[in-house]
Amino acid sequence: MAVTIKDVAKLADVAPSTVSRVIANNPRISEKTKKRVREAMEQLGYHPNFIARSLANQSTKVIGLVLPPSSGAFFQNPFFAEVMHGLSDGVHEKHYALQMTTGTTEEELYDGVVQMVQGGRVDGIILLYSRVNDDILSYLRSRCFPFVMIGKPFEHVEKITHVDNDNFLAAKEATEYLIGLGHKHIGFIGGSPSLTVTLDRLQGYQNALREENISLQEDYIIHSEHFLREDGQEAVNKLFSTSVSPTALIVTDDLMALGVVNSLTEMAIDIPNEVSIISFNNALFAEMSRPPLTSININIVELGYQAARSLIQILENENEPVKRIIIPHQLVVRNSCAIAQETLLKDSSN
Amino acid sequence: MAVTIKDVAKLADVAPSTVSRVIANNPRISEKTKKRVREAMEQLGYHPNFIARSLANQSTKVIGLVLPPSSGAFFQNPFFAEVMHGLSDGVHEKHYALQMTTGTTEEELYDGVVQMVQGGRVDGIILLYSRVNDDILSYLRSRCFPFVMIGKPFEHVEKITHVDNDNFLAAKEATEYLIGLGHKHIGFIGGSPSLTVTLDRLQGYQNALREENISLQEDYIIHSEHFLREDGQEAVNKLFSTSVSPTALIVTDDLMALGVVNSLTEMAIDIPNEVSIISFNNALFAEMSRPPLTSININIVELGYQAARSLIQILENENEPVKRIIIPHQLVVRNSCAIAQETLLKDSSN
DNA sequence: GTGATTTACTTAGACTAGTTAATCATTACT
DNA sequence: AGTAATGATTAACTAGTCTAAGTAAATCAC
Repeated sequence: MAVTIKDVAKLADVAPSTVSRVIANNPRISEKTKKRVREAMEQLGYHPNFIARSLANQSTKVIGLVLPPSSGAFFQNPFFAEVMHGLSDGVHEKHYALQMTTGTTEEELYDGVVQMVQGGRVDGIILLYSRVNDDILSYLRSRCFPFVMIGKPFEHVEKITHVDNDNFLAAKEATEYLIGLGHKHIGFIGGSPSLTVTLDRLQGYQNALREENISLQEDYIIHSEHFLREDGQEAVNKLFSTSVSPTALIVTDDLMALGVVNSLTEMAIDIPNEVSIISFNNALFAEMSRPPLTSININIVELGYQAARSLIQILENENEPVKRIIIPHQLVVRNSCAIAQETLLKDSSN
Repeated sequence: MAVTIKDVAKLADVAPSTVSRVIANNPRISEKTKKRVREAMEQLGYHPNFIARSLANQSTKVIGLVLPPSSGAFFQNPFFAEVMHGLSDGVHEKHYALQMTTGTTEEELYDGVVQMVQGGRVDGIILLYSRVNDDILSYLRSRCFPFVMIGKPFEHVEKITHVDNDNFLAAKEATEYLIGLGHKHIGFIGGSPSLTVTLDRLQGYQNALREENISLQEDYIIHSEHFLREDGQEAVNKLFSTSVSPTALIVTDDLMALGVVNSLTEMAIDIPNEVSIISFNNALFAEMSRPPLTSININIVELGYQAARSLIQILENENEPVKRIIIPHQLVVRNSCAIAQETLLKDSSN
């Protein structure tokens, strides 16, 4: 068995509780005793047992991570690596650890969270997604368990601390950008409509169209379950079998956009001359795609970093107010968007 | 405070120890009592406290992850997401959790591991890298703490359970492939020479050249610290300032290869006609690069999965023998390699 | 100079929430 | 009645924290 506080106490000839106080650097212990105890700790190579400490303190210094339901797909998206980067930085700064549980089914996932929470494994939780009617969210709220969410809560926005982008605005700007290029037939390819990101971006898109008096067409809106390349391909098949094909597309994820580009290229549809594409996340391969994708950088690393920080603030201060942190986004213009052909034709006829 | 075992005991009118036995499904408790206790548990919404359990059992059901020293760069490489995917699957199967600590400096990292180990936070550790003279490795070995390594240990290969590819063979095959295309001037761009992956692949490369009686040129070998795109660009600058530029390159990571492709394209050097490139890992963007990269798929997800499984085996069976698990690799041919021009010239002169 | 009070440390022991070896109380069967 | 089998309990143990209490020294009053 490892060295315990009692061994140290014996060697330093003090009570275990004194050793505990020395560890906590309690001012009520004299410097002389502290020194003696520290020497004993050094000599024995003592390291406090975190588990025992957690039990006594009712605090583990561990933060739990809840991945979205279909985590298999989630791992494949660069979003995962980037949030993890930010989370890791934020958590590490304050000497917390990160813990992950995944589940294959919804139920497993839920049970995993209950285990984490009721089992006292973690002090707080970060939800890496936001969707409608989420049981896990309801559970955390009902238990008043500290958590923060990455994304905008579907309900109770003002009661849940969350870190998000202004996805409505981002999508609106993207759409306006396309409209500015003369596009009137703009399609929207989004992820699952149960995710709030998707809904926000969809609304931003619709709002921009409405403001410019462009009629909304139901069949220009496609939703795919995951954010994968295959989803993009599938979406294209649906979109380009409509009567009037769109001349521009908003795709809510680079990975999906990649699939879209692939499919269009196979169909010998030229990007950007026949179809313009604008996507979200600005992952590395937005730059690498042929053509390079115009994409909206949502600063994913920062999203993670701020989420970690705000959760820790909640944990360390009972009365921390509910916060909403909006991470800025930027449109990164590359070569996947061009002036609409109709506009060109019109102009040249003048 | 949450519901404890005592509350359940009181309600079911038994001793706390009986409840504990019911949880463990001990056969010495009658079915009648078990049922009564389970009902009480249900009624109170009882969930055992994992921390208290961990303390009593001296086991946490948590596996620690040690990222390589410069984790900032590591997060950016798709390797990270893929191993995590595999690890997560493997760990989840056996109801373990994953815990991560990172450090900014070497010392912080080391301290983090000591905390994990001596603090009893984790039952075992997975090292996501392998390098020469690693203090963390020595520490784990000296404490006889259960761990497995992803990659080949630099020393004591037969004493450390590890999951790896046959990197020597993979690099050798890659080199032979290039030689088969008529290349005689083949450069090697690798990551840090303190990593065993790099060393193994370098040896495979050198071995192939030697067997074909092609002289080894020191200045055809470049090492970069991280596996990043910038590193690839830097490497190209060095390589193509030599007297005779190579006509083919082995690059030990897709991300670096990407940088190489970028630089060469900027220098108006044609790939594959002027320079052939073969890279490792077969990340998504190997496929997306212009031209698509011929790459060696090392099955990273499987690497993680097997590492998780073998660690858990060690944890659950004291006498589990040391294992070496080799994950197969495949050469994925795309369009970044062509027949050497010298060969073409020779052929046409016939 | 002596007793009272204050101050500065230190400690015993209860507590965190479980597990488990050893023990005890029943009942059942020779 | 004696013994074995079964089922449940007592109490010690995991490694810490922390409150309340204790002690010794220092300060103060007279």
